[in-house]
Amino acid sequence: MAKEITERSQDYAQWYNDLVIRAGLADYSAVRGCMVIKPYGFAIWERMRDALDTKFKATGHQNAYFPLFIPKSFFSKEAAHVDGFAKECAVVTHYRLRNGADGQIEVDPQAKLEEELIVRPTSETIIWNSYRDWIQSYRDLPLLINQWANVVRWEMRTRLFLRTTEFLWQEGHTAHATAEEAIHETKQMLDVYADFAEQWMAMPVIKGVKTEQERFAGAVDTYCIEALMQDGKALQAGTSHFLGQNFAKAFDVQFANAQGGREYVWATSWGVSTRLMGALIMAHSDDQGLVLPPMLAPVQVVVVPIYKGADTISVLRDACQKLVHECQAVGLRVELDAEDNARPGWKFAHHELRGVPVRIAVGMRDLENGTVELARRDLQTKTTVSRDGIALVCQQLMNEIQETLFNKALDFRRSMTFEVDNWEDFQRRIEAGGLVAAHWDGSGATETAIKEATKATIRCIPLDQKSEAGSCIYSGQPSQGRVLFAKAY
RNA sequence: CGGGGUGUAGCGUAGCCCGGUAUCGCGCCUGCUUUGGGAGCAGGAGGCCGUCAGUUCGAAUCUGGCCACCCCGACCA
Repeated sequence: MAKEITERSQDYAQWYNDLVIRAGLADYSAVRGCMVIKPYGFAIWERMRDALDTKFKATGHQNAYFPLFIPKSFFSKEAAHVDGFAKECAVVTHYRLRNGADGQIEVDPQAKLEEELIVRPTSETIIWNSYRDWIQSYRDLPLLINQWANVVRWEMRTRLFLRTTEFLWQEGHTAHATAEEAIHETKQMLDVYADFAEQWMAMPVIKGVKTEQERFAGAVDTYCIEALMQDGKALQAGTSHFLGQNFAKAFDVQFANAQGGREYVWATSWGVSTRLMGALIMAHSDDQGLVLPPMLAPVQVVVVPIYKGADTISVLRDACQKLVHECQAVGLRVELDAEDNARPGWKFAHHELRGVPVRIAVGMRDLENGTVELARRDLQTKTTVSRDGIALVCQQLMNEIQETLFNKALDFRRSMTFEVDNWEDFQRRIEAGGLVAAHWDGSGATETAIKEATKATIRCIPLDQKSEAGSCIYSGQPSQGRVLFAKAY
């Protein structure tokens, strides 16, 4: 057992916290609800960011940057939007400090802002205020912008990566001439997220639409990708919104169409955040520590020499260094851990904790036999293999591990997804965890009643929902298809 | 914002009931021996015991206030 990490079976929440801290992903900070993302954690985030950014560019988007501060008056222009976010906004009211009478620094009451500034919880309003000036004609459309930024939502209760007061994310904001085109964009970006989650994070997701209650404040439709965590709770990993003309109308963004008429533009917004880090951690990791998919692992292969007496050190280091170069030559991210201040066993445990997918150990015995010891983090297996061609073997192994992780997560999700047709089974299943596919009558009142009774929410109406006549699990009213219920993060 | 915890060295802790400036382990530094699953020995450094006040000759310990963080819940991504 890994030292310092609570076992999942004992306390899942504590396991998660221990992992984040001990694997060096993040620290608690001096500010409540805010975290410090440490270099190793940030390296993973950077890889996510770069992969997503490439996908955004490939679908025609450009990056830009809008202000952190939003004038309070902007916020109130879209009624649903302000309702959704008002309760969790940080507000800047002053712009200067001064020395107080007791020698303490205090806010200078003279320096009160004429109009308070909201620290952005999301940027629709400040961005659409600019879009009004940017968009005149249908020739300016579509406008496809993304920004990488930090946002602040004053949450009551926070958890490292999963819900922090300040978090990093990207938010795409696009403007289109027609509703069809905007809807297409919304779905396209949902696909981008789903592909990223499955191909890069090795995390299977379900694409779906949110119910009215779960919808983004100000959206016409909210699409989402939902993932199932190891404890049986669902996690919303990304959202893509069709905003209709809500923000265009609120900010008076019109364009001249080809016929010379004036129309409001159609909008989308979409985002994923550092919450994905939490999803990644909970999707694959075990009681030994982090398990990272090779495509996102900052270090894919770690090489550990096994010294035997001082005279072997330089020989082994040279041999390992050569191995490292070979791995680098085929594009692997490889690290040599040749420090003499930790023994092999400690290093093994350490790199397992950090989730490095593959470990190569090389001792004198291997040098004599022309072999190395290869260990897989995901299966916790180790084998002695020929040293020749090891770089290509590792390269191939990366694909295998990536696939194994995805399949394992998919198998898990399948084993935790249940079709349920009566209320008693429903309650039992929800209590036990997992995704429950059940009929729902489509009413918000029923949704609320189910939530109050079981704490389960409708995660989404799956896009691939089968048309199937049934009756609502709760009310018995007719239903045309199953929706997914789960307790969620 | 309610309920429950916790605050003593970088980390984990003992001491607190029954006041006398602090225990042990890990880690760190030096040296030697080691190195195929979290090394051994020897020596060493590191603390305003969360904070403020009170009681006392004397407070980690007793009393009161405050603060911070974590967990569970309501709210949310």
